Amino acid sequence: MNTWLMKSEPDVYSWQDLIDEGTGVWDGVRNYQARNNLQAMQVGDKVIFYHSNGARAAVGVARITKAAFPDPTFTPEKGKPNPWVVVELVAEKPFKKEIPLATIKQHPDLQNCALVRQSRLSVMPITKAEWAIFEKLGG
DNA sequence: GCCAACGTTGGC
DNA sequence: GCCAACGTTGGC
Repeated sequence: MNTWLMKSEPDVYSWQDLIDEGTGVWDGVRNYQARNNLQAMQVGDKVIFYHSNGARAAVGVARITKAAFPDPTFTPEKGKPNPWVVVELVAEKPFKKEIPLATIKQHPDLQNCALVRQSRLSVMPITKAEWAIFEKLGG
């Protein structure tokens, strides 16, 4: 089981949207590094759901229910393969306390976290040690 | 609204 | 293959 963190603009697709939908499809990723991370995900992997922009906080934990398959929202040019993929996931549990970005940035053991180091990446791996810290901070 | 970081594109 | 120009993301 691997652990990940995914970012979404809450105005576009929020934690609440995922809860309302039941099963969410994580589409629209157009960055190769993020795509590679999506492709590495397996059913049962855990994902921290993070709100970017105005909210800027980790809000809950989701679980992958379907591994990567081609992104239906992207139409490749004729004869070319579709390079982009999506995964499916469900909300598992909200954090009791949202974890603001400021808290994450200030935690000494999260300085190497991809969220801090590579702020533009939208899908990133999280180490087991980092995961445990998020769980603790989230209550 | 501004700006830094960084990915992509296109000219050479 | 290099690099300038440009676009996008996301924090502040």
